[in-house]
Amino acid sequence: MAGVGVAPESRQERKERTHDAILRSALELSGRHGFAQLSLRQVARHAGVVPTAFYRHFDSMDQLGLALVEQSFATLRRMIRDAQRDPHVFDNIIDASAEILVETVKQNKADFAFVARERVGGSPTVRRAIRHELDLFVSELAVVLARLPNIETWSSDDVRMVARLFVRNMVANAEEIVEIPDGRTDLEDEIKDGARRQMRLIVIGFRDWRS
Amino acid sequence: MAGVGVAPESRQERKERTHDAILRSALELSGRHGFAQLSLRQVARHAGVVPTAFYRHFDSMDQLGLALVEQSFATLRRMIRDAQRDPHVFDNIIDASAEILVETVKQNKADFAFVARERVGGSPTVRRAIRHELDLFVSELAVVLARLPNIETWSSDDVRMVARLFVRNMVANAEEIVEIPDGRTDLEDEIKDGARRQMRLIVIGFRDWRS
DNA sequence: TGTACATCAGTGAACGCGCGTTCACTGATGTAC
DNA sequence: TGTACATCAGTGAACGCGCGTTCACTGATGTAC
Repeated sequence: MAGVGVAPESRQERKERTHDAILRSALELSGRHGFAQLSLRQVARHAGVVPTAFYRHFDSMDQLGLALVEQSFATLRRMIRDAQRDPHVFDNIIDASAEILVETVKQNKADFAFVARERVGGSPTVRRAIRHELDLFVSELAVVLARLPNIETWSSDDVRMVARLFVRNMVANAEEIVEIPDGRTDLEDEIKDGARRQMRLIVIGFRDWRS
Repeated sequence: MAGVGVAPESRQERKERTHDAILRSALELSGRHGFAQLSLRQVARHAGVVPTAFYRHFDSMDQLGLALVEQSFATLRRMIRDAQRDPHVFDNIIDASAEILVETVKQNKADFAFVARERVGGSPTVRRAIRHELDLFVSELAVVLARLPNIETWSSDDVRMVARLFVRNMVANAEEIVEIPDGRTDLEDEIKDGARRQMRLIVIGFRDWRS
């Protein structure tokens, strides 16, 4: 049997595998006590590599943090993109949004936990990167909102204000979903319902808004 | 001159002075990189005391963290109490609330920064204490809201939902005020105005809300 | 008021530990001929 | 295909450092008589 089924592995493939292992280890371990409390040695150990090998992949823990920010927001953007393709979204944008939010966060808890935590608790570098990404999100949502019936006539300042309100509230809801122990679908439904009602309340205000 | 103007100091007074110095040091230092990254030795050094003396006042950094949670929320409650006494509040509850929020946060940046950061980034113990305090806040606000004209008829679930929406948004605004560099009153006014408009938008929804 | 003893906030030396980073290295993979 | 050399991801020993915690201590304050 010797040699049967042995996958050949190029140097580059091996390097990528370690690189991924470091990213995955950092994401998993940061869920326990926060990325800022995580040591280079802990990450290396969990990735199955000696501490010094870490430097072949990242200059510092801060650089690793930035890579995780990028990865987590890629997940978030995929969520938004998929949501826009979902046919249910046209039927009832609010119910569908709440549903998608809860499902996506559930399936990518580690990513969302990382963003929620390091947004305020991380190193200045990581924190700034997350704020920047969230600002981009607000801008993108503002563009979408600006086309809605009641909102067409609003000032761009007002549109941005309401986009910020939505994004903030979604971040807060995501934080809560992340904290839910596995299997407590009752709590998930509660948050989903809360998110739905909060969105509806805000949307009701659209019709009669005057700046 | 010997002996002139020398304040006599009892053992208890001295102990209290050190106790306060430890609390103040921890609050100030946690503003730089977060309480969770703060070491017992750093706090002791800044308080002008040897590391072992720390144990005369707190069992662990976690206990010190809980003391800071308590202190910070005492500040927050004082803010609410003062706000309710302010005559302007009756004229225009929203404008007054926004004004009071910005002013109080400005004057107690360290406390608010601590709560904002450790709410998600702190040790499980500290995090749980902060969540609990914020939940109490939501409950208190719900009682106040339940008496407002349009809201009297709402289900208690709906009242709690909107209270949560307000508190979350205020926390998010407080986080942003904390980040403002000193002297940038233009940014303060921006946030104040944003907070005002967000509250107004939500309030508009009250009239036509149906659960 | 004076004396003798108790209390206890703060001291200082010592400990073992995990940390980030340096350095010279190894040995499998890749390349040139 | 075979050989000789280059590359480079990962190794392992070593370093100095700050950490939390222990322990026996000191000396000013407090108390009993």
